[in-house]
Amino acid sequence: MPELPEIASRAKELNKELAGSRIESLEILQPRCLNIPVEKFERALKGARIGEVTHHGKWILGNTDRGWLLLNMGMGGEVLLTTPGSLPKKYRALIKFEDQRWLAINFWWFGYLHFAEKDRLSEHPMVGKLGVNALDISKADLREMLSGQRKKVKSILLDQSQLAGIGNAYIHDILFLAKIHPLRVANTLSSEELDHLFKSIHKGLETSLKKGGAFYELNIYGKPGGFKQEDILIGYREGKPCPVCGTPILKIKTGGTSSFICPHCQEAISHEEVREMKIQFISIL
DNA sequence: CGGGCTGTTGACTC
DNA sequence: AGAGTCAACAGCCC
Repeated sequence: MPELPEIASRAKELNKELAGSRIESLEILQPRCLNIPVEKFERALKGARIGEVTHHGKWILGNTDRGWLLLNMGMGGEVLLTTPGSLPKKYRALIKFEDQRWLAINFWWFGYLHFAEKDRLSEHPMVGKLGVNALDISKADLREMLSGQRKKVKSILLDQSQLAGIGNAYIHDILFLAKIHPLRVANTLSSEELDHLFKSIHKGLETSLKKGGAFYELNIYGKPGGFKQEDILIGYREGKPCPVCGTPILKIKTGGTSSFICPHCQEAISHEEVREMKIQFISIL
């Protein structure tokens, strides 16, 4: 699950290794992952020199003197810094650098390798619409974002156009840390809950970011991230006891995705809403 | 062996 | 408007 901790780690590694390097040629084995025809893509980036590699949400942004190289890892995959003699078994694209280092890119299901013109990044249909990075949003802006919407809190936090970088893996622990149920209506969150959520976003993402991302993704040198299975609090731990209260963790359906929650620590509706429902019920009588 | 599950994203429907 | 479904293309688990 390449989400912010993994993507930010990859961007940092790539920047360290490739800033200043020149692309000699490209080999695209899966043209469907591109946003433009292969020939055009190769022509655009052949000979380009990498400036800085950064990230925005789940997108890796390679700034070159010829335009932007944009990479989205989809549901997972590898970006490996290899040599012609040590290629992985499987890859969808190769970016070959002048110094005989090859970047081998693989998505295990789907992913994007896009190009954007130098001054046209904001016009890219996906990158251009991204919201602020999840670790960069201010407490006031997060508060405003959530208090203005009647959508479920989980769907807002996962909406990349509002907040970039959180995905369906880290969301479980973030909401658990905040003691907020994923299906809570955003504008019913109390001031305390919003504060708690702000802190929990940082805690949930930074714990993994500091360790170079999750164990199920490899860094560019082929080594797994240091955020281990046992570092996950409740995500993917159905039936196991909640680390706070011991209640068995529940796996529930939340729209198209699953969520893991502690049914005791994360209540589906707020006390406020329960009170309002009671008042309404009594008034009907 | 077949079906259901899984980290993303956006287009489409009601 | 918001929520659900599906489809891009693999691999694992039961």
